[in-house]
Amino acid sequence: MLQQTTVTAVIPYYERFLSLFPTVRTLAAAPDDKVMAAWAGLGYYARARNLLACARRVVELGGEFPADLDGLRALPGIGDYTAAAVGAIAFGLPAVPVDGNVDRVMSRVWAIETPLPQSKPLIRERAAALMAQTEARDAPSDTAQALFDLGATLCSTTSPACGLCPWAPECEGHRKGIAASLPRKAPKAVRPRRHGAHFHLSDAEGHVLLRRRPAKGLLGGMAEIPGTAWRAEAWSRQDALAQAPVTQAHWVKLGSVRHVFTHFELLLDVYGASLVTIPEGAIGQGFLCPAGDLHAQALPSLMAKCLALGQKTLKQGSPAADHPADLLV
DNA sequence: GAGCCGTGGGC
DNA sequence: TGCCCAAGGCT
Repeated sequence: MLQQTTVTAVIPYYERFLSLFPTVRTLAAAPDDKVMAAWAGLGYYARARNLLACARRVVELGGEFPADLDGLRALPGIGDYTAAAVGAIAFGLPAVPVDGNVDRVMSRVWAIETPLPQSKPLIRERAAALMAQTEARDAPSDTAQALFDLGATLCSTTSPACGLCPWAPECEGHRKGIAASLPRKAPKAVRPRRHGAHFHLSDAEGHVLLRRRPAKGLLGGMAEIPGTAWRAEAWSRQDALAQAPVTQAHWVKLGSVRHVFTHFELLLDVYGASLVTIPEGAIGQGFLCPAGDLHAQALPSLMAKCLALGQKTLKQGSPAADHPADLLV
């Protein structure tokens, strides 16, 4: 969960996840849908698929995790970083998990001016040399944790507190007065914009038409309301409605949703319609979800925003909520 | 190596 | 508002 995600965002998911799946065996036995629903809103959904696959692999291996780096590294979703973190923290192996914190601390201590990710091999080398020192090697878990915490607090991204830092006397970045500007990073690519239209279709009993996205790729395995493709060109009302699940309905534009992914920005028009009964042909590969079950679906935040627009319209007169999740409870 | 893959918070 | 970033992995 902590891969590329902040501790504050993770904690409530972590606690709920462990209450649902307290052991590797209960997780391995859980249905995919339930696991994806428990992850919904946290992002990077391949992590959830990998974690589930990892749990099932561990159970196949007898229910015990490998206690060596190569064995850990071979599990789904576990790369160099996570293998080192589990190795050092769970098994006391002399490995350094090199994350963004360690990148920053090593770059500053050694005044590494080569931009990331070019500097990664040198950073790994410096971190390994640190762990090889006697006091570190005697306490790999504490060493890893100390590097995380130093990077997360004193050696922070924007304003390092060098005056409070125990390493300041030996820090080359501080001595040169360039600590705050490190690590340097290669420039980022521009973020393109895409457009789409999605359709909130409900019946007299409040069911909402949903469908499941393909298992892999963007938002893989998550639920959504039906919609058009996401393309560079905006969708006219006419072109969008031609792709609605039912064309013979009174579609009303409910609003727009803006969502920023890592590599593109998405602008969605959301249309709503309600029929007494939804014809079988409109359901297609999708399914009807009772309004009360929406919160149990694997809905990414983007779709929670779209659903909120439709649910708000259905509940005219009820007080408006100021957060999408409030409307889904 | 570089692109793909979410989301929310801080400044 | 817009950009940056966060205990990265997979293809």
